[in-house]
Amino acid sequence: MKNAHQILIRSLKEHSVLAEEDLSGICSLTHTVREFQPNEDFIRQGDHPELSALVVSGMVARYHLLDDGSRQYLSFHIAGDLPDAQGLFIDEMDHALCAIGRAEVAFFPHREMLRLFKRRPAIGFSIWRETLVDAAIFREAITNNSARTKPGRMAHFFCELFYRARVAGLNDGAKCILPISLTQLGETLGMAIASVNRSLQELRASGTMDFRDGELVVTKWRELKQLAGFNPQYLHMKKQSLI
Amino acid sequence: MKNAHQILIRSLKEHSVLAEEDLSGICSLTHTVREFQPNEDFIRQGDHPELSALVVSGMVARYHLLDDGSRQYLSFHIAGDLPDAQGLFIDEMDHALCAIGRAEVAFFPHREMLRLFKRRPAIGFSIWRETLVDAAIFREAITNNSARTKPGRMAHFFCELFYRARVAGLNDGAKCILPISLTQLGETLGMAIASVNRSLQELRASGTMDFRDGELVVTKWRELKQLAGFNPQYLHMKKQSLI
DNA sequence: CGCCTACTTGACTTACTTCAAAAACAGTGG
DNA sequence: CCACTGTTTTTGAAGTAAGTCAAGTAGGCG
Repeated sequence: MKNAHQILIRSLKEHSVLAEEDLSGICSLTHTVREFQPNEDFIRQGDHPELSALVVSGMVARYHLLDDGSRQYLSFHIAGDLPDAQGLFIDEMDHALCAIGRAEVAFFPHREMLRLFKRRPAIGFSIWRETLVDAAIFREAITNNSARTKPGRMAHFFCELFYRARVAGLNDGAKCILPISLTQLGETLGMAIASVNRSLQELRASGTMDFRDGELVVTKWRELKQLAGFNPQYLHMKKQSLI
Repeated sequence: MKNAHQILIRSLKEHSVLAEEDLSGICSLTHTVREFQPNEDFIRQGDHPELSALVVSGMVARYHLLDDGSRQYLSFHIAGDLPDAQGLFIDEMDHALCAIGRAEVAFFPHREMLRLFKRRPAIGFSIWRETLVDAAIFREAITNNSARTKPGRMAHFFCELFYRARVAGLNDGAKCILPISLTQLGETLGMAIASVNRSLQELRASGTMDFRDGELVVTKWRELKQLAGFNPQYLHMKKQSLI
C-alpha cells in the first residue's frame, strides 16, 4: 500500500502549487487506514463525521437514499480523491459514502486539518479547490443526466472516469478498473436496468469502447469523446492536453 | 439598494459564526455594483474572472451551453448568494452566469478576498462553507432530475427556491418572486416545454401551489413538500425548523 | 451440483417528446 | 385606441424512446 500522505500530495499537486512547508505540514497529519468490502457503507446520511476520508485504493461512491428506498449515486471517487471534504465545514451528512468494489480509505481528523489550514493557508486553498472541482463534476452530472440521450450520457460517464483515472495514473493503457454493476450504472444515470443494458450494447456496437466484468476498455478515445460530447475542461486539470 | 457588505454578512451568518473583526474585514472589501437586464450574461464559459459576484437583488442563474446550442440551467441564486465563489480558485469558468429577470450584482476583487482569507481564516471558512452548500444543492439537483417523476421534480424545484427565499427573508408571505419562463424551467429540469406546462397544471390542480407570471404562491406547504419529497436538510441552514 | 446474483432479451405499455397550431399577452407604432 | 408583431403559454394529436414486467442465460461460489 502506498503512503496516504503521498497519495494526497500527488493528487493536490495535480491542480495546486504547494511549498515545501505545506508538504511537510500534510505529512504531519495523523491518520488511520481501513479497508472496506464491496457495497460497504463507511459514512451514512445523517452522520456527523469528525474525520475526513481519502481514497487510498479502489473506488468509493456517494449516494442519496430516497424515501422510497431507491438510490441515486452522485459521484465516484478513485485513489487520491477526498470524497467527503465537505464534512470539514458541514455538520450533518446529506448523503452516504460506500465502497464500490474493495477499497482502502484513510481518515484524517478534521481538528488537525483545520489547525493546519490556519497555519498554512495554501493547504486549505488546495483542498478548497478540490471541493470546487468536485462541484464542477456535480454540475456536469446535472447536465449529463438532464440534457443528453441515454447512450450519450453513459458514454460521458465512462469518458469522465476514464479520463480522471488516466490523470491519476491508474489506467493500464486503454483499460480502466471500474467495479460497478449495471444496476448501479442505472442508479447513477437515472435509467432503468433494461435501458442500461441496451445503451451499453449500443456503445459496444459503436466500436469505441467496451465495458464488462468491471473493466472499461476504450478503443477509440476520440470517437467516444465525440459521441459523448465530453470536454474535460470542467475537470480543471493542469495537464489539459493529456489525451 | 441595501449595502452589499451587509447583504453578504447576513447571508454568511445564516450558517457561520463570525467575530467582530471578521465583519469589519468584510466591510473593508472594495466593490462595484452593476445592474443587468433579463437574460443578460455577466460571466461566460471560458472566462477568467478576477472578481467574485454577490447577488444584491433579483435573481441570477448558472448554465451550461451544449454543443448543439441548447442550455442546461444548473442553479438559481437570490440576494445574498455568491454564485461564482468557485472562480476564487478555479481559473477558467466551465459555465456561464446570467440574470433571470432584472438583477443587481456586486463584484469583489479576488485579490482582496484572498488576502483577507489569510488574515482572517474564519471568513475564508465561511465562504468555503457557502461553496459546499452550493455543492449540496447540485447533488440534490442530480437526484431531482434523475430519480423523480416530472411533476415531482418540478415541485421539488419550487420547494427549494421557496425555502431558500424564505430563509433569506425575501418572501412576501406565501408569495415568492421567480421571474423564470416555462422554457427555462424545462431547461432546468430536463423536460420538454409541453411537459413543463402539463406538469405545472398538475401541480396547480393539486391545490398546493400556483406559479404564473413569474410569481410562485404556495398555499399548502406541507402537502407540496410531501409531494416533492423535499427535505431541507441538504441546505444546511441553522434554522431548520423555519417552515 | 445447486443457488444466487448479474446480465440479457423480448413483449407490452405508457410516459414523454415532437410537431403543429391556437390562444393569450406584452410591446410598438400608427 | 387599435392593429401588428413577437413571445410565451396552452392544447391537441402522433410517434417513439424508455420503463415495466417476465423469463431466460450465464457466471461465481459454497
